[in-house]
Amino acid sequence: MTQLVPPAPDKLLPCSFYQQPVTDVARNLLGKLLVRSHDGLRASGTIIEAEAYRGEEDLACHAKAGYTRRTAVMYGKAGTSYVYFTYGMHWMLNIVCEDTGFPAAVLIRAIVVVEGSDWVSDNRPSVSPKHWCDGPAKLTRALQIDGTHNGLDLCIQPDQLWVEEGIKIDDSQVNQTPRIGLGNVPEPWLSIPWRFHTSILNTLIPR
DNA sequence: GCGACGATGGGCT
DNA sequence: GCCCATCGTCGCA
Repeated sequence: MTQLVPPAPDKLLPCSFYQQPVTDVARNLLGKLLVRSHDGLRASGTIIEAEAYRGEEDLACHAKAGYTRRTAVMYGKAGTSYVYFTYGMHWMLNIVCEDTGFPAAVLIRAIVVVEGSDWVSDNRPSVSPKHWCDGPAKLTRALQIDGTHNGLDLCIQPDQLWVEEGIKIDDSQVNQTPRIGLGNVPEPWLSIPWRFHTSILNTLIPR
């Protein structure tokens, strides 16, 4: 029988964590633990890279197209998952932020695996641990996150996916750069430094 | 280690 | 029909 592994109530991040300016949330997610429950077992990783996407004015944000079937969840409640499909083969995990009705989300770009490395290893065959989760589509593959995980509440009694308190990342360990992979996006959105990452955990990744 | 490039399909104009 | 919030593989150093 499967063993239930709910989030520890005192560690689960509340909705209020996400109902903040999306750039603050992206910064503050560094060091937090992304948890995937699968068959009653936990797999998790510390978030080391995240990007903010904010509003219909942000021409890198999907919400630039306005309210559509795809972007609808971004207009929903803070703490909801936004998982979308791109490049014909990749799933991306975002978390909705700010006030309901205003489209904003944080893209989780990279994690360092903490729990469930056996399962992750199975999900990333013939890939070295260093590259298991060092990209947004890699971590969704590693944690088996796909379109069925779109629109989930990650705060109120989450079932398969949530975020817990983790380690403290000091400001001196946070790098801030333009967002990755934007291509044809005009300024100022192309260069606005809404990507946050830390290399403090790099030494912990086995090769 | 690094740069080039093809794969591949939904969303939107 | 064009555009992607990308990845893995290949060739080369």
